[in-house]
Amino acid sequence: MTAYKETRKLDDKYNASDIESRCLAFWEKDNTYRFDKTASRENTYVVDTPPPTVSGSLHVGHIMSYTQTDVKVRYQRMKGKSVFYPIGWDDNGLPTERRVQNYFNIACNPNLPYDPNFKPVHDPKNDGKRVEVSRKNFIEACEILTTEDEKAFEDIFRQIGHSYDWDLKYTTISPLAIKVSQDSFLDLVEKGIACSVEAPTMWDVTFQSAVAQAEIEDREVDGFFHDIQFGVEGEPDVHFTIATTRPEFLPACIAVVAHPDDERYQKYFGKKAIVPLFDIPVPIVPSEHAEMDKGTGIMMVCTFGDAADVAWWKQSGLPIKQIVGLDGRILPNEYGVEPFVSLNPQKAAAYYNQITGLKMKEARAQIVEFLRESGDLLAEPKPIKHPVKFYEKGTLPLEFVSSRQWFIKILDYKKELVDAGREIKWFPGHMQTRYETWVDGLNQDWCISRQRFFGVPFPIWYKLDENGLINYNEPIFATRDQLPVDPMTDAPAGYTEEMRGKPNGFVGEKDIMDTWATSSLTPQIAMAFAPEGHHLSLPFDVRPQAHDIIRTWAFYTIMKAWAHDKTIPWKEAHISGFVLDPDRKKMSKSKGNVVTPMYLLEKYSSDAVRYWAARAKLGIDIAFEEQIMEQGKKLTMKMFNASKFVYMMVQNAGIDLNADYPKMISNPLDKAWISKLMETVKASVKAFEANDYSFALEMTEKCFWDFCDNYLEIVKGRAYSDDAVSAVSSLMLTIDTFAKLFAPFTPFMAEEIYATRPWGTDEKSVHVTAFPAVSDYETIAGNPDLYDKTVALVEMVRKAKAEEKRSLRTPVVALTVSANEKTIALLEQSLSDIENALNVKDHNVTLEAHSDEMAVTNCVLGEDEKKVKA
RNA sequence: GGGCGUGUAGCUCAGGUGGUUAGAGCGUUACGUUGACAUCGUAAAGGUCAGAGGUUCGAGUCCUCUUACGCCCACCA
Repeated sequence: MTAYKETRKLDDKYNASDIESRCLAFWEKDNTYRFDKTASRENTYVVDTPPPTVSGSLHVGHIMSYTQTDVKVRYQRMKGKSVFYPIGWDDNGLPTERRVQNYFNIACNPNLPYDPNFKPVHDPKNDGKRVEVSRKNFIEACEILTTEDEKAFEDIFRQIGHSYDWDLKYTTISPLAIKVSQDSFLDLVEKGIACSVEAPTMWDVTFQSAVAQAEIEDREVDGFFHDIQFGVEGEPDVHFTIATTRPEFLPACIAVVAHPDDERYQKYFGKKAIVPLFDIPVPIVPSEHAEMDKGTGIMMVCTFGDAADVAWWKQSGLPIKQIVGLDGRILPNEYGVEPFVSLNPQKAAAYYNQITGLKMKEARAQIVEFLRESGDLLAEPKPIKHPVKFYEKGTLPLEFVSSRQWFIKILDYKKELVDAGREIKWFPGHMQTRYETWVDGLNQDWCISRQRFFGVPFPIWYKLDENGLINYNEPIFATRDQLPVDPMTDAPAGYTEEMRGKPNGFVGEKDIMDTWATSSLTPQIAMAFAPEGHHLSLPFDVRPQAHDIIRTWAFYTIMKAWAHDKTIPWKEAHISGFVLDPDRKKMSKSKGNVVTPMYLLEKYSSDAVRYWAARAKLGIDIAFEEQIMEQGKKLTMKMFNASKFVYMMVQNAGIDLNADYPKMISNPLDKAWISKLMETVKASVKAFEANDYSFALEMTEKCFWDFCDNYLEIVKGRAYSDDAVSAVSSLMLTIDTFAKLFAPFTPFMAEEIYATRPWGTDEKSVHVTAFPAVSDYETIAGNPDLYDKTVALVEMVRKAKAEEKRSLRTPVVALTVSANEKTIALLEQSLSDIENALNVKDHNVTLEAHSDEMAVTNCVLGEDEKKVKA
């Protein structure tokens, strides 16, 4: 007896929660989902599971997409594959930092010393007056909270029956993951793909960190066009009108450009324009960058108002005038703009000093005021709505700030990365287009350094010269055997900790890596966490993920696999859709329309929620609808009751429970039913092989309701008779089959049914049995037409009874059916079952071979038996 | 501006090699309680398959155009 059977009472009423705890205990004890490391790579199904970001609570969207993956994985397992199905938590990075700040009401100040006595406590008031703590204390707080959050995530994933091997659990901030990530970085440095550059970078002034192209988004914001008058050096009567949305950048203007073909400005090329207020002479340069028909056709280039300015500056060879600080405020002029190359330095400095220290928006208002006073503002600013780049998590527009950052050169390899994407099979196929669009549109290398705290550190130190100044040009890289390292606490080879920060000593790199620099290595990390002696290798079989992170997770993972090993990370990418709220709007915390999953699992059962998830097709956004879960609940309950009914009939029939029951199916109607079942097996296998799990579910469910409503109703009379063997054997095979067909979708109920069968000697979980194959049924299957015609006739008489508003048990005194000879011949084979199902008295059925179309030509209903008794 | 996707019953969605009368669940209505199942069953009503043209013996399905919505990318003086 299995552990499962010992704990079950056969006459139990359906109780989802009992079944779930029985199954979870059984699977755990049985090691049902353990990865078999001895299996060959060809015989292993390898999944690159998304490690969810641990920052708060799971979303129903997670439940949907992760369950869809679990369904496919369970099918592969039943096909006999060893399954490598790890789970990880993505716990490094900004989302975690933000949650920790709010939860404990603390902020990281890297200049503070470590306080070993500091214990973070949850502070719900979150008044914004945060306690400042050291970097190490902050990281400890992150670890405390992520551990708590990860527990909550694990509880939900276990409860919903995802078949991960929990022994393979990893976290992206763990030492082993850090090692993999640092190793990847060093490899890319060696290959010349990663390098550090002092360059203008997109900068979020709130988080005070560089960000990458993948993390930015455009937002439509209110702004103003300002028509500003520029002069021309040596030509006091000539003025240009330049329109700009960012007049605060006037002191950072480095040139004025017009299109080379623009006749209005051709004669001024080579001359200098005079920036108003600051009287800075800047070259007037021809450039394709300017469009003749846009505005006045002439524009100013500043360092840096936008990405176009950066691009233009790069090829211009002109020096930067940096006026924006890392905090998003105007720098004092000794930084970027001093000395003013002004025709009137005192006047320029006077204006500039009045905007120093202001936020960009304040500086803009101030400059507009000055322009208005000086008469250089030619018209009142015109309000416009225009798209502005923001960090996706930020609240203020991005600035372009020059700083030293580590980059991964992706622009050089766009073609290779598009080609790599083409080697991967995308489901649905159009998601590949989305990938290619993203790669084609890349215009910046991947900036991987972040000026944050909780993340993977760079394995780098810098030498200090005799004056204690940092030499960035010759970083000291960690050696591979040193990894993982934290350069802020570990010393490089050949140095001692005492030399940190001292002249001729060293300093550690303070920055950490972009969280995607690590997340893009989930296949490599998962392999690092796999038991020794495994036969795993790239490419994995599948990457399941949502479409919003094609530009990040999918792209970066493909990039890393290509850069490291010139391979693709996975053979297939399965892209799931989103769960939208019932009004088809995206769910988000700020809208308060997020549905939390635990409540649903309790209300509808894990199987029911899984049913809802599996109903949604890959890549299709669905509206959240609890009624589907209700439907799933009804389905599983029906499975429970139908199987219980069959078990009762099996026990009542008193047949040999160890017999080879499929061979005992001999009745033509039973064989006909098995052929219907076989059709469903065929459709289901075909659908699964095409990753179309939802179609497999649909076909299985349809067949199951047909079974309950028709076959079971029609044969139950015979199953209770002396002639029960064929019918009961057929019911046993049917229950076995449904348990397996439903197993990927409703694993709890499937296990319940399979484990508690009164027959069979299999003590294994249903989840490691073989998925039904057509060949299992071929020798048993009969003529499906017999089943279809029988059901059709039964339905006709049921309908006749319903139209008379009579009970379905109402006896039929006489029945005449007209059909063609072939149909008559079929119906004769199932006639006694039909009579039984319809409660026909005295075998009074006449089959007439008259018409081609089957029809009931006479149906005489008797008195309701109950009424007669009364 | 370029691209991708979607438009089928009141609602949420299937429709799988173009083939009888277009399906399911929910909702509505009527009836029934049948050897497991009231967290049930049987049935009815409800559709110019977004619109127009085309290919075909035959189109919800293939092609073209139009239209509405959603998303992605780009532009951003």
